[in-house]
Amino acid sequence: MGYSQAQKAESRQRVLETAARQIREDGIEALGVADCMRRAGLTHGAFYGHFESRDALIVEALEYAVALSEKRIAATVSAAHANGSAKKEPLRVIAEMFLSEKHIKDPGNGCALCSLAGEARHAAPAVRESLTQYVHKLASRIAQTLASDSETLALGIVATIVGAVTLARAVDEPETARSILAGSLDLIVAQSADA
Amino acid sequence: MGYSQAQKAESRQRVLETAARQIREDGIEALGVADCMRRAGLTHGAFYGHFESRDALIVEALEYAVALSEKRIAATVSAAHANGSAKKEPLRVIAEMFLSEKHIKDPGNGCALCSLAGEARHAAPAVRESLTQYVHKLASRIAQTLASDSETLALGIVATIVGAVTLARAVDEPETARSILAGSLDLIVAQSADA
DNA sequence: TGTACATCAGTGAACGCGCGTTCACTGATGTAC
DNA sequence: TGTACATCAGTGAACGCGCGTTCACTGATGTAC
Repeated sequence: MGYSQAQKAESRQRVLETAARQIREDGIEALGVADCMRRAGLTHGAFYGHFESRDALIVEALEYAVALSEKRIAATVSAAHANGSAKKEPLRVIAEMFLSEKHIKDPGNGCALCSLAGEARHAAPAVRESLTQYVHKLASRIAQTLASDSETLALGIVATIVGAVTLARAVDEPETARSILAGSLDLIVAQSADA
Repeated sequence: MGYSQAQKAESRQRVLETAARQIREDGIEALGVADCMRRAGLTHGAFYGHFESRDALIVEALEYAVALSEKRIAATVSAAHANGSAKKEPLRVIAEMFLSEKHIKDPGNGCALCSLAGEARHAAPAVRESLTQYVHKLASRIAQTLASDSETLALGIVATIVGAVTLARAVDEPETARSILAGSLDLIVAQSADA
């Protein structure tokens, strides 16, 4: 075969992106080395040329997924700033981004925290740490949209978002999923006014 | 050895209770037949005398755990009715039951939905179905405490509860976990007043 | 410019372990006589 | 009441499969001359 150094870096990146998608789509435990490599267009034997172990891949893939999520929030918030629409209700802009049907249907391309919060309790310390830091960053962004600037209340809103996405994906009735999202959004935006 | 029929029924019940605790404590995927049987005081070979398969045990254990959760909510609500305290804020009584540190620290003895919501998406249809029905029952109880009697808003509150418990257990900072619970409780009880 | 060779990303077979499942066997229970 | 035997819950070894990991090998790349 034969590959250049640049190609190796590309392969590694491809494996990382594949894994970042897979853990959000199917969960951390479900990620298999052979399967992930196959999806990245390689055979499983090549894996250990790129990563020290499955656990190491998972930690790195999660950090990558978390970084993606942060970028997307930042992009959405600043796009909303550019438009006039969001100046009225920046909290609604953030909430609707998470509580959309598109986000519910495509976990592999969505928020890492929403996909993995339930599994975090059983995961490696590095996984919990990454997600905890992400919780703080998300809460901080949300707190900025609140009149009270309360981190505690912002954490409550993060909990509502994560719970709504998790539950909407968990139930086997699409109509119930929609109601969960709608009720959660109502509950969140009520905070813009009085808090 | 030699056992009577009554003893067999007791054994089966013991396995079921052990499994119901284990899936809430460590997750559905983590439940191993041999481990579960050992904890129930038996060897793994005896398992198939009681259950058809690991999957069958999991479905039955989940249903058992869900039934336990329902009983506990009913008991708490009616105990609160007996006291005068809860007549003022029945929603707070329910919310505090879920958002307590005791509940966070002992998932194996707690609400099945709060433990397994994140895993439900990847679980067998029967698991999702049980949890979906439980979501409706919980929402219905909560709706009764709201002035609006809105199922949609109640589902938002259920999402907040599930998200708060999941996140509080996920983060690796106890102080953050407490803030998540406090902020979520504030967000929920604000609904008693204005909704 | 052309040829020989070292490098190394990737291949695919194999290993070891854990786990769900099966099964021949054990021995106390409780019925039959 | 006492003895022989059928039943069957439970035991523990073994099987098969999947999966993480290892390793000898392949062959294109790119350097040395």
